[in-house]
Amino acid sequence: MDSPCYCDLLRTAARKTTAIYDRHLAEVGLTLAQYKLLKKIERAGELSISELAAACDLDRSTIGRNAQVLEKHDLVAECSCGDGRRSMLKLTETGRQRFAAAAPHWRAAQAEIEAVLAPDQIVALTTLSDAL
Amino acid sequence: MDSPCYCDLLRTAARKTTAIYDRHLAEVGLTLAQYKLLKKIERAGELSISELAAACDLDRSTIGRNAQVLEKHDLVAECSCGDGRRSMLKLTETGRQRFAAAAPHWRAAQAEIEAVLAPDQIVALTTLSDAL
DNA sequence: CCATAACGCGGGTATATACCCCTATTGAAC
DNA sequence: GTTCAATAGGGGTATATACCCGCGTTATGG
Repeated sequence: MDSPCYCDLLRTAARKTTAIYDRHLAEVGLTLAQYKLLKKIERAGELSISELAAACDLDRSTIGRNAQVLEKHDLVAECSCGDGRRSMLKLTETGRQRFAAAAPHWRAAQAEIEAVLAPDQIVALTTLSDAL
Repeated sequence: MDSPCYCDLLRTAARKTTAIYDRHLAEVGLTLAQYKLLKKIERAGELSISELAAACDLDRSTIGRNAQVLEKHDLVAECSCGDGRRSMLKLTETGRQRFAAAAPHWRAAQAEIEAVLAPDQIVALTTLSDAL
């Protein structure tokens, strides 16, 4: 009757995992969430807040505030496009360098997870997001 | 070469799942995180901040602040024990009622997850926390 | 007993996240 | 063309989370 709270399991797993990635990425002064944003922007070249929010499946206001942190750290800059409502985000030179420097640390974190989880758990992880 | 970021998968899954539970629990004015704290306190009767933090595998300061929210909502009260350093947390009468009222909503959320995930994914979830 | 170590917790700071409402801008319909 | 709807974003508020530091309290050693 006491089935474990699935949400709690996921949240705990996410926190633990985030801590691992954050610990690796801290060596270049990034968090996993920041690394993810940089990756999305790097891939796209330029993205508006709303586009980035859609790409990350996060709330617009969340992205807006997270982007402010990246701007504060001089990793991302805003540039205007024709539309007066939107402002496009792109990496600064510092941002590009930081992102490049972060990549090996991210891969190390990935490897650490792969070392700990069984292959079928990895697969389950991948299919999990799709199901939700 | 582009293996998906396991951390991102987990974080996204956790966010989505939390939203589902929060939506159910919002009917009684609780979040999943708050429900979890109430459950732990209810099970134990009385718990100190540090004990609750250990039970939830969360930082002490996190629990301290989350407990303040619960106290603000009059769901939890502090009572002193012999030790002048510690103050024990226990449910108020309101807290007990709220927790009882929340239970069916939590179960509905659990059922919603079970309806969406395959049984082997449920199992994978359960073993995931242990592995991390 | 007293000095010191260990413990418990609050507060400061930072980040991540979401909801709401408001404003400005743009596009669309007539 | 002017009105009106849709879009983009900012700001307010709330919560969740973690790290560090300092202060008070208790326990421990001598």
